[in-house]
Amino acid sequence: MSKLQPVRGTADLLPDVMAQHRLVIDTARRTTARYGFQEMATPIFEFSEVFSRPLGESSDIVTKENYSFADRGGEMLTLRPENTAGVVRAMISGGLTQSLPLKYFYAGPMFRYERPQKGRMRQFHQIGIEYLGPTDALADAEVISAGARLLAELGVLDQCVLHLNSLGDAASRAAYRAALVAFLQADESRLSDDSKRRLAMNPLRILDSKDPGDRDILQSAPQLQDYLNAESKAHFSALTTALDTAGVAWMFDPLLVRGLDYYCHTAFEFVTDALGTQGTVLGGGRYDGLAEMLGGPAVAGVGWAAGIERLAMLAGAKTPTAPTAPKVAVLSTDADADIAAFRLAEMLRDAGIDIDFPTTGSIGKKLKKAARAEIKLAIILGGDELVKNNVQLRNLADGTQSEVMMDDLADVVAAALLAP
RNA sequence: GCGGGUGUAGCUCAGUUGGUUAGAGCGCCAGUUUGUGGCACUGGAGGUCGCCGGUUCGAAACCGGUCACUCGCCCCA
Repeated sequence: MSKLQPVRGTADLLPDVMAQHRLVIDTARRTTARYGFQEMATPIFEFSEVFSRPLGESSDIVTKENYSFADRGGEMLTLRPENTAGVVRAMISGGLTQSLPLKYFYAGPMFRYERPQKGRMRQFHQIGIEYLGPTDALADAEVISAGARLLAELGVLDQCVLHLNSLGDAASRAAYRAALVAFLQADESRLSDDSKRRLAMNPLRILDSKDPGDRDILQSAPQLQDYLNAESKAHFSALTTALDTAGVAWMFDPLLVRGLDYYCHTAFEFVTDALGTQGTVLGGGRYDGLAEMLGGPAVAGVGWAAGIERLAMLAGAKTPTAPTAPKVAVLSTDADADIAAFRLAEMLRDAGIDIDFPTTGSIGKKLKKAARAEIKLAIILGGDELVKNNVQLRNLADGTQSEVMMDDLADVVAAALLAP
């Protein structure tokens, strides 16, 4: 902490960037509400076990990736690395399993203790939805459609490809996993060092290894879809039929996997190549096993999450952010008029008009700054105007100026703002 | 946790084989204009050259360490 700087992997959201985030969040709230998802929030930290229990063997995540600490009472807490576990925990602790199905939308900061890189901060922000209760493939279809609709609303859907895969149910996955491990063990010596480790820890992850040698071996590896039982095949085909009906374009991606045991059936990601290595813009899937792993009843669930920073980078480039700064400024010409100008600014704000009221500099400086801030109308008030009970109303776009009586001012300004 | 690249003014960057007061553009402040903006001109403020140590008569420059940023790997719930 030698210099005063933000904690590694965190960043300030100044108004320019904040406006982009607002756009993403507001669009997502509106779009998911069209599907009946309602906004809720969970705490940004939980007992560590909420996040560690569902993870099983993937020790890297717990020890390396979680932002965990002990509080003063000695409780181990973790800043939420994602929101699904928290939402499911809220469902269990709140007894909400009595009111299924639940459709939730959330937005907020998440934390992972990782080496920062493009689009991966230690504090980042996500939006997401969770659909709790239904096991039907049509629920998956609604969730995916809501994601596609959000991307379309943001104007970025055409830069994304929907990758879709089925992991099958627990029995199908166990059978495939055994077959894959057997196949890879035969060639273990040729695997990359990373994949040798994955073979013991999380073999499905080898499927999306970036190592060329691994990819070569995988050419003849057993295929996940060949191990799906009838029920799993039916779920997937019902989903793809629904997506086709809704006009949601998708691409079958047999290498798209989820390593954790509570995942099943649907896995999907909207991927772009416009953001470097971190190409997933919005991703999710079905997690029917999660609630039980957290110690609750067996409640199915399906959902997705999306990084606000990544969406803002994509959408911000093409969607001009709505300027929220005032378009009208009240400028006093000298100190004697300041208090009257302040009162005038308040009166106009009472009338519902956004007012900028600069307090420093000469009238020339105030006008200069107002012009630079893209103020449309300057209301100039000085000794002469106080005597005559009027103001100078100057249009900074065309340089025209007129006298307006104080009593008419609010109406005149409101009308002028409506003009183009 | 591992590897590559980069750290000079608020921002974008120059800075010669190591040489004395470290520069530019933009931005900021002020003046030309004591009640009227954009342009122009003039002036000004602002830098422990990321930090610590070493080599040297002399370091922004060379060496080591460290911190930060950045790109990638691991991981990605």
